[in-house]
Amino acid sequence: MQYWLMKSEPDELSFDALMAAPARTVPWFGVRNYQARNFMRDAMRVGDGVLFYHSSCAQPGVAGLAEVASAPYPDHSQFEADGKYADPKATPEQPRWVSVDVRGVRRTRLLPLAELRGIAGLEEMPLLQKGSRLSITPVTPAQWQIIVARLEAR
DNA sequence: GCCAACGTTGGC
DNA sequence: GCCAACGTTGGC
Repeated sequence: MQYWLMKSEPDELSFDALMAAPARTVPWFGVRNYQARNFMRDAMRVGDGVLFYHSSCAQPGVAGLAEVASAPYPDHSQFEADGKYADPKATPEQPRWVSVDVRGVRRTRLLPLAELRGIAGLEEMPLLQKGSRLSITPVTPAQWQIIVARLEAR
């Protein structure tokens, strides 16, 4: 069992929108960074815990808990020729990008980025490193426990 | 809107 | 293979 932090722009997909989706599950498409892709392709397992993070918005922070709900599969959006995620170099025979399904588990209070920065034990989180932009990053079990404990404390 | 940081592209 | 230019991310 591993843990992850996955960023979503709430204008695209908020945590509430995830919980409102059929089976509280959506395909995670549009990742166009190789490191993030490789995490999905090589390391994620069904049942892994996910911190659902709202980025590029007024209140960036962790908005809920989710889980990985499928094995990796080709990201359909890479083949949609007129879509914003189209990749002309990808073919169904040789896909470049993958998706996994993500299922919402439970909404939490919004745990703001500024608060995360102040919590002891989270200093090593990639999210908090200067210049870090990766949309999918691993979370250690210790970091996960600290964050979940903090969410339950108030 | 600004801008620092980063990843990708493409000429050489 | 180098590296400058460019585009994107994402907090503020």
